[in-house]
Amino acid sequence: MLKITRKAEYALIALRHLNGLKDGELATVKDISTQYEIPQELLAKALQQLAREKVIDATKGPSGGYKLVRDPSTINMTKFFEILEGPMGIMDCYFDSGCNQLSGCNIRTPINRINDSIRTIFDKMTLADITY
Amino acid sequence: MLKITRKAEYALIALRHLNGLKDGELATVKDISTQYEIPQELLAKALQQLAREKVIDATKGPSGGYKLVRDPSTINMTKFFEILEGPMGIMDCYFDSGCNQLSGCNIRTPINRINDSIRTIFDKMTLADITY
DNA sequence: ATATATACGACAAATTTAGTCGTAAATAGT
DNA sequence: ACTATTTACGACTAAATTTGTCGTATATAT
Repeated sequence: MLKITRKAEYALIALRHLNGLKDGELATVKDISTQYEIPQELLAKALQQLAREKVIDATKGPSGGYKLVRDPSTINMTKFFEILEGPMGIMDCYFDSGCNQLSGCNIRTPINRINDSIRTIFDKMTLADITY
Repeated sequence: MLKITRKAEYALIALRHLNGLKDGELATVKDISTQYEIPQELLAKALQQLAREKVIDATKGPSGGYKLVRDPSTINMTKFFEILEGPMGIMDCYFDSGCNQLSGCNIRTPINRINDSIRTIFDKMTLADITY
């Protein structure tokens, strides 16, 4: 339970890799996917999502690739996971208020407390923490 | 992301319901599933799992049903979720050491730190906290 | 031009979760 | 003893999600 997706896992590996690059150096999807034995297309999608949200920077064409532009300590893990997996919450009712299903739901309040606790962990955690 | 299953959600609702019963009172699966509009068979399975692990107590036959036997503050949420959903960890490598996949995995250590943080939340939380 | 790289949507396969069904076993009430 | 009720449990199907692939477009360095 409480697992993250492989896409997020792959992205995390890639981010950490990008973080280790020398100044001005780029890494291509191919580089990363072969080095860590990750399916190339899936990783590509993850990095595209991160690039769209300006978490990383993409350069097209030969000698192109990805690099980090922001300070790792400003890359928040809640944001990171939400870019790749959507809203973070152990139950949908945390963000989706619809929930017709359980008319007399008796656990919404405690569930929200749990959610807040988990969010807090990821809020306080940045890529810098993932890098050691 | 980080969602719990519906089975666990249903079980949590049921536990909280059982916790609200008067002394000596029992609740049947049918009671609970109709009151909260939960699929009966799925809830039944969840409660059977919890009964097997002595988290709740089952009585068969007419006028049978389930009740809590243990003090809610002794019913740990990590245990609860692991009974219903198996080992708790955001990545499999936390408990399954096999992981041939990522030979040069660069994120195992930070991932384990995240896992530990999440576990700590659930370790410290009991059914008593879910009940307010 | 060409080769390389990202961008991205559509699709297919695999896995997981959710929900159903049938049957057995225990037991209270008659 | 019979019946209705309730838990126990495995097998199965359906739905949803995740994982992975493919085709095509776009940018760009050489």
